[in-house]
Amino acid sequence: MCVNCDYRDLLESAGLEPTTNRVRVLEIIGNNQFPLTAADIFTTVERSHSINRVTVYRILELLVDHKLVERLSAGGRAAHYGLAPNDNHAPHHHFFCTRCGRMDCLNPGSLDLSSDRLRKTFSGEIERIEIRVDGVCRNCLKSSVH
Amino acid sequence: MCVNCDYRDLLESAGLEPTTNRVRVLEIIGNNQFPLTAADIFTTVERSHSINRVTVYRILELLVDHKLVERLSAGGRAAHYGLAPNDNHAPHHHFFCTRCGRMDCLNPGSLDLSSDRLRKTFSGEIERIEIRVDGVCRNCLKSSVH
DNA sequence: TGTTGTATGCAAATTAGTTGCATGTCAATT
DNA sequence: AATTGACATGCAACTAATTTGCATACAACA
Repeated sequence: MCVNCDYRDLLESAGLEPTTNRVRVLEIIGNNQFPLTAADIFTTVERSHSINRVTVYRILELLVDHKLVERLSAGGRAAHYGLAPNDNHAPHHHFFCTRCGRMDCLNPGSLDLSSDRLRKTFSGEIERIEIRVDGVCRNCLKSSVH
Repeated sequence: MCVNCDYRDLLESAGLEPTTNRVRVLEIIGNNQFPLTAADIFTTVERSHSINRVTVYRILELLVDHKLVERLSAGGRAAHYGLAPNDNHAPHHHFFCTRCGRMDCLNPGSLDLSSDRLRKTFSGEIERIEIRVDGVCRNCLKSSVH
């Protein structure tokens, strides 16, 4: 949840028209405390304003391409989308609960990756490193005890 | 590629019947130097023996559940399957080329992750940590220069 | 011999995402 | 004002990856 982000601004400073659909999609992603699937985002927008599924996918692709949003792969099939690191959002990694299928953000700094050795020796070009912790979330652990 | 693994043995010591289909699937995964998709595995088996697509999926699920094989997520596309760490296979992470869609294994130890801080503070249960490096592989870099 | 469990096959369904093409909208150009 | 072009969106159909339901086959067991 981000009180500091002006999503219209974010779009404009990325060189994108801040259309109502784009602002809505970006707001939903930004105001949520954990990453959402395209389907989640679609139904959330739909609750208040009509929008097409395809439009959501296209907006998500645009936002990812312009690095406003990060596409995260979950253990399952659907990609999840979260706000990309920016002035108000420190980079962080994610947790995926294999029981309930929900993703969560880990505290920035709770994982420490050093990729120096790889960067020195790797012959390709590195664009991004994604770390996903899989397991069972607190809620699911609780509800399995009875 | 593993000369040291007896796949029939691996299956049996996991408590699984070493059926010909299972041995074939596991062999293909184990003999390949990079992780493969279900479709790759299916076509490879098919080249010499008839098998059903669904059987491949079911065997893969079984092998993953019994921790003989690891399911790796590749940026939203098809899952890739590689041999799980065992006596002959040090744990390692993977590279995904966003250009050609191929996965590759990174040298064990080329990435160093310390998860102590997370493990101390995280309230859920951690089962697995997957790290994927995305970028452009050497081959694709080469072929884009002309 | 009958029954039960496990492995596989086949067809159809489902899920997640993509493509092609039509329409609307707005701004710049004639 | 009419014309053009660039986007943004919508709709229908499509594809890819996987899953489900149900049938069969075979082996072990009662």
